[in-house]
Amino acid sequence: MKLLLAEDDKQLVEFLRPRLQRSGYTVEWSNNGIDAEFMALEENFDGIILDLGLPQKPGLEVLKNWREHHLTTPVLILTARDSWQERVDGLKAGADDYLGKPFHFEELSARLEAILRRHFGQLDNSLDFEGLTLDTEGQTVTSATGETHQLTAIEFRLLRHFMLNPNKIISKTELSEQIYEEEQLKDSNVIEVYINRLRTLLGKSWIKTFRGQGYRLSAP
Amino acid sequence: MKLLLAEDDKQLVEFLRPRLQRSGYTVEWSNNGIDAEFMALEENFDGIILDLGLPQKPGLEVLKNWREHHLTTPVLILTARDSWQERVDGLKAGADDYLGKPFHFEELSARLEAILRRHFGQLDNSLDFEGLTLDTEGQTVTSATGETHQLTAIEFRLLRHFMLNPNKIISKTELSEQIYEEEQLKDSNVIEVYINRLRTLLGKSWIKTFRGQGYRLSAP
DNA sequence: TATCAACCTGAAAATACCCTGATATACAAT
DNA sequence: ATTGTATATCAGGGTATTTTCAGGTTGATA
Repeated sequence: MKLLLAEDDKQLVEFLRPRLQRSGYTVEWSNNGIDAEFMALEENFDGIILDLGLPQKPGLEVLKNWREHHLTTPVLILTARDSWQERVDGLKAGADDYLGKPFHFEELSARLEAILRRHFGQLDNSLDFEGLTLDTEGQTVTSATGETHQLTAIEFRLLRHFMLNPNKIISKTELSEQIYEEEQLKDSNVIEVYINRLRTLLGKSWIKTFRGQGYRLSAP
Repeated sequence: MKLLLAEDDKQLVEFLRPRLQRSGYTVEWSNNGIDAEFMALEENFDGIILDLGLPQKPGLEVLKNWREHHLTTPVLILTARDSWQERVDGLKAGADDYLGKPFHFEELSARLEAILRRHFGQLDNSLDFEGLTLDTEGQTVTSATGETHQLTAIEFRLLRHFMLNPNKIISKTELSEQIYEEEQLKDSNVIEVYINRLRTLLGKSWIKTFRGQGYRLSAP
């Protein structure tokens, strides 16, 4: 899950970023409206946190522009104060939810997860596929046989992406884009290594290799 | 599915090409208007992505010329920015859809598939023909008897082309063009070998040989 | 029915890609 | 600092896919 955090208050960014990462998100960051607008159109984010008070280009305009481009990524807007007007405008422009500053991280996290769940069709904090259950809060996976494993950050991100796209061949490029913030490393076999780890956790046959194409999660 | 990507921004090409290929397209590329115009008239593309800001010959003229030659291939144009005028001109000149830069690959993919579907009738996650079902996301084929087989990259491309053109005789040249970017099939019998392989997977009688002409997919 | 080109097919060879255990590095916690 | 855990790198062996090859089969034509 890759998030775009469009916020110019550096202190707030430094507060949010590590917490979001710990929650299992990959976080990219932009401190102005123009960059934010561009990045969201270029890259493949799963969710966006957008401060309406961004410099260079007002958040509202950025948001409108995204929606005109048919970008459906869920957007949570941060409004500077209890400006009722701003929130209404934001929702009209296509925001999925809003949050007034200041806020507690827990509240942001809850609202964010809510709009992400809504968008990806999840009802609760777990993803299920053919007997596999991924607890997205505790970052654990339970296999059909009942074994539960605690996942590391990268294992979790990988597996979640598989479980959000079951029975679909996913390329290594796509996987590494889900996991890393910056551009991908050319000749590295990290993905292969983690596929290997997931296989030892879940059992060999859940993830099938398609040479030259990618990997697919399917029933064993 | 063979696409022509007419775009001079090398970075964008390097971004798009692998993603398109991963989506199952064969991608040929041209970095200027003159070559693009020629290639589209010479070769048999299923779709064209045309940047209007090409060097040597403006994309709009290229497009007009194609349509005057009665080339009906679906064309998706890329406009440099939010130029309303350019888009209107593009559609007037015979484009099927437009997309303003920058854009999100998912959006391009969606629009591309939309215009291809409009043109070819069907193109979603599964192709069906007389009981055969090809899952284009998971790259599996299910025969009438219920057996499901996983396909390798080449098997998949071949079979998809057959299922997009059922009951039609397809020459070996055309088939190899679907598989390889540059066409060069001198003294090789790869196609024959893979036809053989498909027959063992589906059953002998699905693919019929027409000596000197090609092969045809039809009900057994 | 003889001939020849086109096609079929099993298997081996070539290749590209992947797996995996060992090791090194980064990072966090105590 | 020290320890422990997570992540990244590396290299060599392993394997599926793709290509080639060679001998057999088929069908059109005269």
